Amino acid sequence: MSNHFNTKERILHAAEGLFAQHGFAGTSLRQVTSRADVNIAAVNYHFGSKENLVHEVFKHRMDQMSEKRLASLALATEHNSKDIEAILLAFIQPALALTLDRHGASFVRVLARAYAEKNDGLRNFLSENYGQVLREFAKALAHCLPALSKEELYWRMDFIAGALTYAMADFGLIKRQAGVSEKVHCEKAAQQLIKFAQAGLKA
Amino acid sequence: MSNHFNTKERILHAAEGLFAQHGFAGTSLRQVTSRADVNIAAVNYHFGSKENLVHEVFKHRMDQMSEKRLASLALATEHNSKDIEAILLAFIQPALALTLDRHGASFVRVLARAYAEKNDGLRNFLSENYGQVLREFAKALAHCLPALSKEELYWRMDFIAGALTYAMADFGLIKRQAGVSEKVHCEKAAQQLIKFAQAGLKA
DNA sequence: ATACGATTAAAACAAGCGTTTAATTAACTG
DNA sequence: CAGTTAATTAAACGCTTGTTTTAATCGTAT
Repeated sequence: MSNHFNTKERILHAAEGLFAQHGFAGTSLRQVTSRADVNIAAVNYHFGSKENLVHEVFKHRMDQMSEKRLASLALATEHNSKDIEAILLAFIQPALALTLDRHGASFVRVLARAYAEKNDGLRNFLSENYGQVLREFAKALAHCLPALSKEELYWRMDFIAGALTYAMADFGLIKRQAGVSEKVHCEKAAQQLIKFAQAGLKA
Repeated sequence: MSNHFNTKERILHAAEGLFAQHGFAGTSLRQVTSRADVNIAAVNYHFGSKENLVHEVFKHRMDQMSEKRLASLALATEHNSKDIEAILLAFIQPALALTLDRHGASFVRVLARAYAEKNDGLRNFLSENYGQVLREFAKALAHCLPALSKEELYWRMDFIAGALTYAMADFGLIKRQAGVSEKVHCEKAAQQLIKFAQAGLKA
C-alpha cells in the first residue's frame, strides 16, 4: 500500500514542483530535500542518483497520462471509429487535465522542459515509452483520414502536440483571465484546440 | 566595425551552441570560455554576469528574426492585405530559416528551451521585447478574419507558435530523412505548417 | 618613448553541488 | 527478547560553480 507521506513520495512530490520551476540542472537536491523535509542522503538512498530521480518523476506522471489517453481512445473508437473530435479529445484532455491538479500543473512544465532537453537520455526514455501511444493515435486518425499520407499525418500530429504543449504551459499571448477559474480555462483551451486541430487535420 | 573574431563575439557564439545543447543552468561559464578559447574572467568583464550573457544571446538572434518577420509582413500586406498564406509565411519563414544557419540551428533550441524554462526574468524579457511583433501579426490576421473574435485569434496564434517551435526543434514523430537536405526539410515544414495553420485559422 | 585606458590573464574566493560514509534509530523476524 | 534488516541522520568528501582580485599586456595618442 502506498503511503503518500513516506519519504520517497515526499521527495518525488517536491522534486516535481521544483523541476518545473527551475529545471533539472537548476534544481539542487538540497532544495528538493529541504522542501520535502527529509535528509539530503535520502535521495541517493531511495533513488541512487539525481538522474534516476528525474526519470522517476517522469514515469510517475507519464504512465498516468498514457493510460488515460489509451483508455479514452479505446472508448472513443469503440462505437464510432471515425469521430476525429473524440480522438482529439482523448489525446488532449488527459494532458490538459493535468493542469487542474496542483501537482500535475507542475509536471506540465516539466514535460515541456523535457522536450527542450534535446540530447539527454531523457528524450530517448520518453520516446521509447511514449512513442507507442502516439503511434496508436496515428493509427486511429489515419483511419479517419484515408486521403492523408502518412507523412502529412505525422507532420500534423507534431503540430498538434506542439500546440498542446504550448497551451498547457501558458506560454503565449493567452493569459488566464482573473475572473476565470482554472477549470474553465482548461476546458476552453481543449475546446479551442480541438476546433483548430480538427480543421488543420482536414485541410 | 564588428570583428567576428574578437572576444565578445566568440563568447556569444560559444554560449549559443552550449546553451542549446545543455540549457542555461546546465552550461557553465568555464565550458563557454573553454570553447571560445578565452579567459574565464572575460565573461564577467564583457557581460557583467552569466544572466546578462543569456540575455545577450537572445537579443542577438531575436532582433534578427523580429526584423525579418516585420519586414516580410509589411511586404506581404502591401499589395494584398488579406492574404493569410503570405502573412503566415512572413511569421514562419524567418523562424525556420534559422535552422538552415549552422549557428541559428543552435538558437532554435535555445529558444525552445527558453519557453520551457518558466524562468520569469527571461519570459518577461522576451514578452517585453518581442510581444509587439506578435501583436502586429495579430492585427494583420484579424484584418483577414473579421469574423474571428480577438480571444479566438489569440488562442490560435498560440497554437501556431507552439506548432512552429515544436517543428523547429525536431521534437516529434517527424525526423528528417537521410536523403533529404536540411533546406528541403525546412521548406517542407513551412509548407506543411502553413497549410495546417491556414485551415485551423479559418475553422 | 611615455603614459593611459582598455583588455586579457592567472589565481583565488566563498558558496553550493552531488555523493558517500559511518553511526544511529525504527521496524520487522525468528 | 535477541538478531537482522531497513531507514534515517549528521557530517564530511572532493569537486565545480559564478564571481572577484590583482597583475600583466596590448593598443593608441600625446
